[in-house]
Amino acid sequence: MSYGNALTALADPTRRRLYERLRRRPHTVGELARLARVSQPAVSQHLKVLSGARLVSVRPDGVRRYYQATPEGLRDLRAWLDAMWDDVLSAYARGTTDPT
Amino acid sequence: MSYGNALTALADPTRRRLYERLRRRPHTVGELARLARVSQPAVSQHLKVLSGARLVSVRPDGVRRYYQATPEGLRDLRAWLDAMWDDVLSAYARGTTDPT
DNA sequence: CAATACCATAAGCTATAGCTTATATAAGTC
DNA sequence: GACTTATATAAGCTATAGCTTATGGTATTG
Repeated sequence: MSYGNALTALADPTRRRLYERLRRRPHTVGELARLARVSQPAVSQHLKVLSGARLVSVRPDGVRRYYQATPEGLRDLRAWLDAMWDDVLSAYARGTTDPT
Repeated sequence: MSYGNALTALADPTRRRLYERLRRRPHTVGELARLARVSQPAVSQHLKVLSGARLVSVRPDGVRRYYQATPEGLRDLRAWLDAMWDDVLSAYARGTTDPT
């Protein structure tokens, strides 16, 4: 129901890069900030958006916070995309079918 | 390779609404403009973005232009999403697996 | 060919997304 | 308990995305 948030979250290139990192293993904010070309606060802000879209989750460990990609948000987005795909394909096939 | 454009295109709510209309059957710009809550130029601008992401195609018919959703852009986006999904799922499973 | 209908483009406005620096909070370290 | 490390939040700046009105170009119609 909230694939909109996921789309918004993944539309930004910087945020997408962060997410693509988190898809394989958890990272701390510091790690991400060092790898990214933006400041630590910027990373935190991006993580907040990703979190709001339920694309990532946090696991606190002392003073660190391990962020990781989570299936929740992605599932909704995929469901929506699949539905779109079916509709587009059938409509497109209908449109290009040679009605001989 | 250009799923980024598709994500950007679909992130905007107005544009997404237009696209969701075009997923089933072709519409002229005028039809879309009447249905949408924005002006005709706004619709044209959105269609341009969707077209740039190869999410829609045009078929001119006299003075009208029939826009329709096309599989091209959506295919790339789906491919990317599927790859993400696999990675996220396996990493997530690894992370939540009870290592007893 | 004058008038009309359809669409795209131009130009300008405004809200805001994404960035920065500065600072607050909390946890580990000596 | 001072000091450092890790992160979030606040505040402010700037570029731009999305909207508008105005207009240009191109078919269609009488």
